[in-house]
Amino acid sequence: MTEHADPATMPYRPRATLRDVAAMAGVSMKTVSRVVNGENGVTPQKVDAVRQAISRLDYRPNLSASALRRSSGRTAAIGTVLEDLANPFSSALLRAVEDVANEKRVLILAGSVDEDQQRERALVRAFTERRVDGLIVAPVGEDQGYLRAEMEAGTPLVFVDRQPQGLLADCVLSDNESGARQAVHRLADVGHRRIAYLGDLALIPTAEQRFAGYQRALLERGLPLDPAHVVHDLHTVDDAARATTALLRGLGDGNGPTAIFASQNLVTIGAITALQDLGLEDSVALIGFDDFPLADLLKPRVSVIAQNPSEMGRVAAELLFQRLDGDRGRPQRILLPTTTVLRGSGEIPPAVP
Amino acid sequence: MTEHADPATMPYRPRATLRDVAAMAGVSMKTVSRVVNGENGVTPQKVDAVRQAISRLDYRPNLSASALRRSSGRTAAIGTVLEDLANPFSSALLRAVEDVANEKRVLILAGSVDEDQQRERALVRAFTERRVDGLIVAPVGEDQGYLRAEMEAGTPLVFVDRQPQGLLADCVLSDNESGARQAVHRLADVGHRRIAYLGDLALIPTAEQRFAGYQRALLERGLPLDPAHVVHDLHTVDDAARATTALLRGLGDGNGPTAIFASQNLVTIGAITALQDLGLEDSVALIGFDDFPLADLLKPRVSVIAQNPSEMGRVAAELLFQRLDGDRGRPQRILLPTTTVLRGSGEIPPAVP
DNA sequence: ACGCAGCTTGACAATGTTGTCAACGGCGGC
DNA sequence: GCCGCCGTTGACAACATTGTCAAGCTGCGT
Repeated sequence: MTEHADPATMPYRPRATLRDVAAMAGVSMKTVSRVVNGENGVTPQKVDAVRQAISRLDYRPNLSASALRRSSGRTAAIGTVLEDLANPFSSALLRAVEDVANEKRVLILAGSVDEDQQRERALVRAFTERRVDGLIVAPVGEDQGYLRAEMEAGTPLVFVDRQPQGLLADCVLSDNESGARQAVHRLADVGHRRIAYLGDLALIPTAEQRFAGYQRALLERGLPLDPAHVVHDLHTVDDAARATTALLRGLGDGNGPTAIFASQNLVTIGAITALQDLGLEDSVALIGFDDFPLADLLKPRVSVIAQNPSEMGRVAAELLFQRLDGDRGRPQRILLPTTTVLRGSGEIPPAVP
Repeated sequence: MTEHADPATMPYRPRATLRDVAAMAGVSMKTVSRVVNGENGVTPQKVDAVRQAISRLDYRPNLSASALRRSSGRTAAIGTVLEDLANPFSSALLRAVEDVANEKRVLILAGSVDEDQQRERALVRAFTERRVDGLIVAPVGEDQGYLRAEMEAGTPLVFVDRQPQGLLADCVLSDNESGARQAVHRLADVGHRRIAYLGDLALIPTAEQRFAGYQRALLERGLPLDPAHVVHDLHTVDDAARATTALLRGLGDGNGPTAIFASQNLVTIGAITALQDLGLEDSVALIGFDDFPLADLLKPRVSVIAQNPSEMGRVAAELLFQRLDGDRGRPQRILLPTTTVLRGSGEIPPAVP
C-alpha cells in the first residue's frame, strides 16, 4: 500500500511559484520564466538546473497570473453557452467545438441555459469575468444587445442554432425553413393531404421558421392549413405524446391527419410513443425535425430532417478562431443545409378511404 | 438598423479596469473594490457614484486578477475530465455536475479524453495550470499516481466511473459486478443456459468487473463458461454488430447462445442492429449494461441494467464541494447500485429444442 | 479645549507572472 | 586602450485586484 497516499494524513505542500523554482535553481525569476516559455538565450546548464527544480517542486505555471501580465491577455479558454449539455444536440455541438479548440490548445468553459434568459446572461457574465477569449452562444433570450459591450471589448462572439436579436454578429444556423418545407413536401409526395404540425414553443425563432416552412410547403402544394392540425408550444416528450393522442383520437372520421410533421427531437419521440400506444405507428406517416440516436432501429424506422450539430459546432468554432486571429470582416450568417433522411416512417401512404 | 452594431466598424473600447472606474467616480480603487464585493463601510453617495461609473464603463471585474490576490485563491471553477462529452453517459454526468456547481456559483471546464492516457494528463495539467478549485476525473490511464502532486497542493479530486490506480482518493462508481451478475441471473431465470458475453476493451476496469459478474453468476447457476461465447474488446457499434453476427451465424446447430449479455451501451446497440439484420430480435434474449434513450421504444423493448450517470455526477460533485468546504476525512469509495429494467428483450425464453 | 471611539477612506504592499532595459564579461576592430 | 557588439542575466515595473493599516473625519463626553 505504499503507493497509496491517504488524503487525511497527506502532507500539505502549497504550490510552488516561479520564485521558489528560481530560489532552488539559483537563478532569477526571469530566467525561470524564459525556460518555462521556451525562450532562448539561456545557457544549457541553467536550463537543466531550472528543469530539475521544476520537477522537484512539481511546479505548475499559474496561467491566470501569466495571462494577467502578458500583453495579449489571452486566457486560452472560450465559453460555450448551450441549451442543455445533456441533450444530444448540445453535446454533439460542444464536442465539435472542443475538437477544434483542442487543436489550438484552448480549453472550454461550458454551461446550460435551459431556455432561461437570466441564466444566459449570468453565464455570459461569469465567462467574461474570467476573461474568456471568445464566446459561442446558443441564444435563448429575446434580446442579445447586452452583448455589445463584450464585442466592443474585443471578445469575439459566434451564435449558434438561433439567430441573435438586437445585435449583428456571426452566426451559424440550420436552414430550418427549407428543412421543414422538404419534410412536408415528402409527405405530400406519397399522397398525404392532411398533415399535422407539432411544434415547440412558438416564441423560439427556430420553431417559428420551421412552422413557416410547413406553411409554405402547404401553400406550394395547394393544401389547406387546418388550424385543428396545428399544435404549438410542445416542449417535452409528454406534452407531445398527449397532443398526438388528442389529435388522433379526436378525429371525426375522415378528418384526422394522416401524417405528422414533428418540429423537434423530443416532440418526435413523444409522437412515436403515442403512435405506438395507439397501435398506429404503421398507418400514420411521421417525419421529425432533427435526427436522434437509434432512429434507424425503431420500427418503422423514423424518417427525419437531419441537422448537423457537429458541423455547426465545428464551423462556429472555426469562425471564432478566425476572429481571434484578427479577421475583422463583416459578420457572417452561415446556413447549414439539412439532410432529408427517409427511413420508412415518412413514406407510409395515407390509408385509402 | 440603428440597434445593430457592425463589428467591422464597431468602436474598439478596451475593457475598463478598477482604476478607470475609480478615476471616473473620483474615489480610490479600494473603494471601488469594496463596492464591487459588497463590503460595507462605504457611504451611499460613493456607492452610487461607483455604480454609475461601473455601468457607464461596462466594467467587468477580472476574476483572474481577483483570485490571484485573494487569500483563498479560489477561482470558482472546477475541471471535469470525461470519456467523451458527446456520449450520453458523460453528458448526463456532466450536466449533473453542472447543476450542483451552479448552486455554488462555480463554473465548469470540461474536456474529453477518448480513452487516451496522454490526453487525460494533458487535460489535468491544463486545468491545474488554470488553478481550478477541484477536479472530477473519469480516469482512463493505468496509473493516476501523477495526480498526487495536485492533491498535495490541496486540489480536491473525485474520480468517477472508474477506480483510480496508484492513488487513494474519493471515487464514485457503479456496482458493475453486481449489475452484470443480476443480468445473467435474470437470463438464467427464464431458462437460458448458453449466455454470451459481449464486452468492451478488456483492459478497462469496468469491463473487467462486469465480466467478473458474468462469470460469478454462471458459477452460481452451475452453468459452464464457454470461451466460444465470450467476446472481448468491442468498442464500437460496428465491432459489436460484427461480433454478434459471427456468434450467431457460427452456431453449430444447438450450440449457439440463446441469450446475450452486452456489457456496454454501444455494444448493446450493435447487438440489436445485428439481431434485427438476422431477424432474430424476438428469439434471442438480450440484456445490456447501461440504459440508453429510446430503449423502451424499440421492438422488443430492450431490457437493461441501468446505471445512473446523473446520480454519479451529483454525488461526485457534492463530495468534491464537501472537500472544498474543508472535509479532511478518509477518502470514500461510493458504489452506486444499478437498476434492473426488464422491458421485454431480456425475458425472451430460449427456443424449445 | 482635549481625548477617544467609530466610521470612512485611501496609500501601500502583495499576489505570480512577463516585458523592458540595463549591466555583465568577453571579444574583435579601430 | 577604447568602443561597440555579442549572448546572457537579472532588477524593476507592470498587469488588476485585495489585505492591511493608518489617516482623516465626525461627534461624544470630559
